[in-house]
Amino acid sequence: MSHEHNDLQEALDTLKATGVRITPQRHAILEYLIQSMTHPTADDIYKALEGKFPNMSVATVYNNLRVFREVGLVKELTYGDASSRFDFVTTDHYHVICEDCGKIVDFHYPGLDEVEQLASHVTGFKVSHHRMEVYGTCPECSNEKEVH
Amino acid sequence: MSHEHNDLQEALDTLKATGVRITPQRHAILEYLIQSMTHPTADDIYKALEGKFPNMSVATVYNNLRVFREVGLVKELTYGDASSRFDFVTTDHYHVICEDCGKIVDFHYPGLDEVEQLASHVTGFKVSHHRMEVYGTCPECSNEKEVH
DNA sequence: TTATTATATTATAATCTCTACAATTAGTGT
DNA sequence: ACACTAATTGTAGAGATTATAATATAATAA
Repeated sequence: MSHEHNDLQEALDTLKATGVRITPQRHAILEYLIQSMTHPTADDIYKALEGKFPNMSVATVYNNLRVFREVGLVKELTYGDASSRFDFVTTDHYHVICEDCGKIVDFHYPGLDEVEQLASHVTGFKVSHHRMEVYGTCPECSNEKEVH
Repeated sequence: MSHEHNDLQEALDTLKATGVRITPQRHAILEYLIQSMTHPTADDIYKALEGKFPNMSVATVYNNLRVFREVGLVKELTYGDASSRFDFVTTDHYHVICEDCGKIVDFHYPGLDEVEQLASHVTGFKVSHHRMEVYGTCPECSNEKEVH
């Protein structure tokens, strides 16, 4: 059984267990998110599924991405004023973002529990989670720059 | 000489050195950012300076926050679809954000150079910087919850 | 100090992302 | 297949930010 199929099945099980109905649109959005390596925006997804669902509304995409986020299936990544990007949650990982072309690449790093503890201790907050991203220039864009 | 005055003078020097004109509006926005402990939104700043500059345009606030960001004087903090918040850059620090009331509190932590190095090594990116935030519930909101 | 010139400000319209709403359609358990 | 409830659709609208063009002003040099 392929990785994608596996992930999709688990995701559908999660939805069923949470009492969220499985519609063709939801199925397709999940499928697209799982096979996508590009951390798509809501609009990317909308456009990608236009062929299969000519009558689908953007609202449906947004609604379902919110549902998936609430159930913990996807993470919403927000960068500046541009559109949010959505990431199917498999294992915990962080992102490196190219400041020239916007490409997002995953990398793994042992959880920063220490930071959360320190923050909690210093500020008195009850900490729930954290977010971290690294910014820089991807190899391709670095080459571009050297050539010109 | 007070801390605030010091910071302001340095900021003005930076602008002069970069060839950015020092207008009354810019002066006021910087001043407000420096004395503010609240990480204001563009609109907060606009409203706060309404008294002093009845004719100032929102566009001016946005334009100048962008200029300040480009020069490295302020950092833009973005959270999903809500307004960006702006933070005068003094020393390096991170933020803890209350998920209930939105309050932002600073805390210090030794730079996560190690993460940047790992990310660079794994992905081949030239890393320029990173961003991290911790999320949770502030003491006040925690109390609120217990009472009810 | 004044004249010059590029830059900044203003006011407004427009754009872009996302959400609210009401009517219609369609899953799901019996 | 039925009934019940939730999901989808289409559209209008909110909120944040930016584009544009006309006007005003800071900085520089004469």
